[in-house]
Amino acid sequence: MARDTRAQLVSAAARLLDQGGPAAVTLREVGRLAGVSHNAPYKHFADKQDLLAAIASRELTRRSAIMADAGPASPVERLRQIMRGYIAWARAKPARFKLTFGAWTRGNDELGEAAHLSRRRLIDTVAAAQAAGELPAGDPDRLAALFLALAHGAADLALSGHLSAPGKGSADPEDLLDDLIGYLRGNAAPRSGEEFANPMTAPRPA
Amino acid sequence: MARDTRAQLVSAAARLLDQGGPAAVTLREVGRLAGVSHNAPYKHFADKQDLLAAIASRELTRRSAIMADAGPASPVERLRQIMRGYIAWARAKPARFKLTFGAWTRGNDELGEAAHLSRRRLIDTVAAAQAAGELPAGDPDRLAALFLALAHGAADLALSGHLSAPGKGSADPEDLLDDLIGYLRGNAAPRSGEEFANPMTAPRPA
DNA sequence: ACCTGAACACCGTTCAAGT
DNA sequence: ACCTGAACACCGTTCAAGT
Repeated sequence: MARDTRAQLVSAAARLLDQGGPAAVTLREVGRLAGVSHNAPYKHFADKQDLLAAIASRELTRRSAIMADAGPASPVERLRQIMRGYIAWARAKPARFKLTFGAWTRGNDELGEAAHLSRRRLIDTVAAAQAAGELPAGDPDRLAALFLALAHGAADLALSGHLSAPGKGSADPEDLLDDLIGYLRGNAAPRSGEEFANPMTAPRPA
Repeated sequence: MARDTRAQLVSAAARLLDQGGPAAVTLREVGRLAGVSHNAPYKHFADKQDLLAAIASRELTRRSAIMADAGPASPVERLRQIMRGYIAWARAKPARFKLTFGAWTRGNDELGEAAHLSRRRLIDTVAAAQAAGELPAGDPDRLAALFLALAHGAADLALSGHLSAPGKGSADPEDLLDDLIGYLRGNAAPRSGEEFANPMTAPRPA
């Protein structure tokens, strides 16, 4: 019962967040949607910040689960897929995206755990691509951070309309991701027999 | 007198923003700091959103002015300098940085103008680096967007603590910027006599 | 043209009770 | 252990006046 109320509160808050941003997440409306009084949330969360943090935590947990669903493609294509998913998420749920990467004054262990799991998945995929000779060698943490920073920045700038000039619509986040992968492939030491032509038709390890 | 009041209101609002984020920018406190009543701002701005937009606009205008001060370094080093300045700005004034790239429902021509000028400066520098053979050829708008997205994403993730794992502090935004430039240099078609060794000692066009 | 003071509706948070 | 209703302080915004 209690756990159910808590989950319903988070769900209601996320819905309000999607509709009108953090300002639309009023504890009164959250309570109403969840069928409780306007200050019942205080029995489950310290304050409004804590409720918002719970949304971010749930979001990160869900995303790390989605990242596990990468298909049987080559490592670098799995990486492209993960990053495209990240960008698509930002476009579909901009308010959740912004919230998740807002500054968290409070520590919130749950949120830190979820973030760590997501990062781990990403780094592993990058390392696999390096091992396959699809990406240049080097610290996989560092290269993963490069990918994440590019995808995050492209998505965030696209949301605020600052990525490309109003007239030209040529620079989509996905395009920039493809560009980066292309440049990095040019720097990778190809393993014997690999050509790096079209990424979609490139040979893949079994 | 009127223009002076307006400027003072923006200045006071920016100060409050730095101290405690958008929530700390209350019209009552803004008025108090500017020496006017708590609703005098409504004679200069349509509402609170409009006042915040004025801060963002002022910020973009200032930044495009700073970008003009690039020294006599080679194009690619000027580009590195511009991007480092961008990252340093985000770190020094995180609230202004976040606000400037928040979603602007209203059009706000002044803000669009300032953004366009900044982008123009960046694209020109990228094009110059391409012409000097320091960066790979291609649409300079697209390559400029790649740099901007990386710097923006790295800075934003660093602010929220999501760039690198809590333990390792090795992935600074500046490091990722240097990494990207390094990878791109590897793909540039060097002009005769240029070696691309240490960027700081690389030959520069007169 | 610019500013003030009072007023309204709304929100986060607290508190004393209730089961 | 979880929830409710009343209450408080605060904020954005509006309005009727003032110069």
